[in-house]
Amino acid sequence: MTGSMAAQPLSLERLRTACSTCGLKELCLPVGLSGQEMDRLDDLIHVRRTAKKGQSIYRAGEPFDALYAVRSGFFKSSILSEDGRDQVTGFYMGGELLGMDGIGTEQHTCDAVALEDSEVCVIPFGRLEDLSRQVPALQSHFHKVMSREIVRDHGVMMLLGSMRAEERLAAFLVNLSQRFVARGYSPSEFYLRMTREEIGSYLGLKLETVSRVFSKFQDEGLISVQQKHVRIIDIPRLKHLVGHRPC
Amino acid sequence: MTGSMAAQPLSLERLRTACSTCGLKELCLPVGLSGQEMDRLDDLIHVRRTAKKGQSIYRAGEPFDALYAVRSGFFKSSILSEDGRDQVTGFYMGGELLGMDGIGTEQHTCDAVALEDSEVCVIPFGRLEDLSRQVPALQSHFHKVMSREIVRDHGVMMLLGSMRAEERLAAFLVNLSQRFVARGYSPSEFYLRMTREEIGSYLGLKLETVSRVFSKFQDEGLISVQQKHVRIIDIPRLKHLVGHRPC
DNA sequence: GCGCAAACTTGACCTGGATCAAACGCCGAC
DNA sequence: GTCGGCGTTTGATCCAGGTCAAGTTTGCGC
Repeated sequence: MTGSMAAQPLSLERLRTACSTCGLKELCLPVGLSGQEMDRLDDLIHVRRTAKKGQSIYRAGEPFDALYAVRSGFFKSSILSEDGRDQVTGFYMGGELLGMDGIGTEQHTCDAVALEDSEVCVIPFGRLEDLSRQVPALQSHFHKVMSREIVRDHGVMMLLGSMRAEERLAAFLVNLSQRFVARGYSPSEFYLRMTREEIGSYLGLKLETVSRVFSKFQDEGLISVQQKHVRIIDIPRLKHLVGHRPC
Repeated sequence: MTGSMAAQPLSLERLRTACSTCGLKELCLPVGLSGQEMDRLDDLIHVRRTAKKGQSIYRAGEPFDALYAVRSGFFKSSILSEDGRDQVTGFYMGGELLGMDGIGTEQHTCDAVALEDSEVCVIPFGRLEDLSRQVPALQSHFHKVMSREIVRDHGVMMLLGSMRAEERLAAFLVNLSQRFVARGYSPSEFYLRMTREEIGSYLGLKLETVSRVFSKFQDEGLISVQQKHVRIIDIPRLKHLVGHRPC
């Protein structure tokens, strides 16, 4: 039992970080948990961290001890090769989990950088493993989240390995659109949080090519772009571009 | 207690599939388990399956209910896009785990095809989850294996996204070499189980390019290739090629 | 052991995207 | 408001790797 002096600030903090009151609980770790199980998950997620635009949550080489759920904002993860090239390996938005790359070696293997002012929930990994031994629904869901990360990466490999520039960008836009919808935003109108260079790095293209393809899509009436503001005009046609080489 | 009639064949089968007597236990799921814990893992791995060259262990779309540990042989995993292109997403050898892509959706998302006559241990996933709730060392190791699969995929993304053809093939050979060493084979001399086309698909290159780069490496005295037989002559120089653009 | 198909090598040519270069527009600092 | 710098767009040129085409080697089925 905590003393009365501690009780007040603690409960406020708890309410502020509680999964049970979080708008993203349908997308995040608590998926499929009962109210009581969610309370137990709340017990380990006390801490939130904020990162201003450009700051990182963790960097490659740092010891791993927690996963991070994006509460608000937008992140990229990237690896820096020894000769200075860096490769963006993913973009992360609300409800998505960062840091699973660090479990295997107990060291983070990439950087997680905020692309706008952001907030994450800190999930101590040892305690998550403890709890998931006691709560099968949590264990099962956590395994699914990891597995989906693998499948997502396979999708990127397919994109990088066998698609042309236009297909890559179309696939990227369709993917973003779907993730925005799942979060209650417009599927057809959004702001890109990343630069052309970051998109290019993720898609294996140079920034000039990204820019050119954006312009081409605009000329063809598929989308309208103005800097970071994108409106998708013809989603079906954009989807059709993915996985269909031009004849 | 099992009757005496059943005891004999059962124990033979058990011995045949037992993790505790498997030469790959240092590389596979049992890593870090005590003898007693390994026995419990043995309890769930009764079944082995064989696949002749060209046959698959599972295919995309099939329901997922088990992971497969490669006992002997060699596999590729690949996804087929709707327009018929297929992308090799990985190669798997002894002690490596196949099928983690299926956990997230409870359906396999790629094909696992044997590249030579092979044998796998079938690990029923539900029972693995049950046991890993009881055996923290198993839980922890399984999480690490999944995490490493993610890190491996990030490596491939880096390769596909920002390396030139020569770097890609060098990285591929170095990686194979390291995995062969870990299994007690020669680091410098091995048979490729996959075709030039499969290597190309994995590396985002056409088979002609793979062939040309092999020839170039040979001309430069880095390796000697004759069809599927590869001997690496200068590992340090090959390693140096990876992550260093030509000046 | 023969024949055939699949896998591989090599050459000639072509092209998508990279590279280099220049100008433009947006946004934050003062 | 305006100045400066970063991010972006657009054009001109180049080249790594793709494409197409032949020829060669290998290994498997009969």
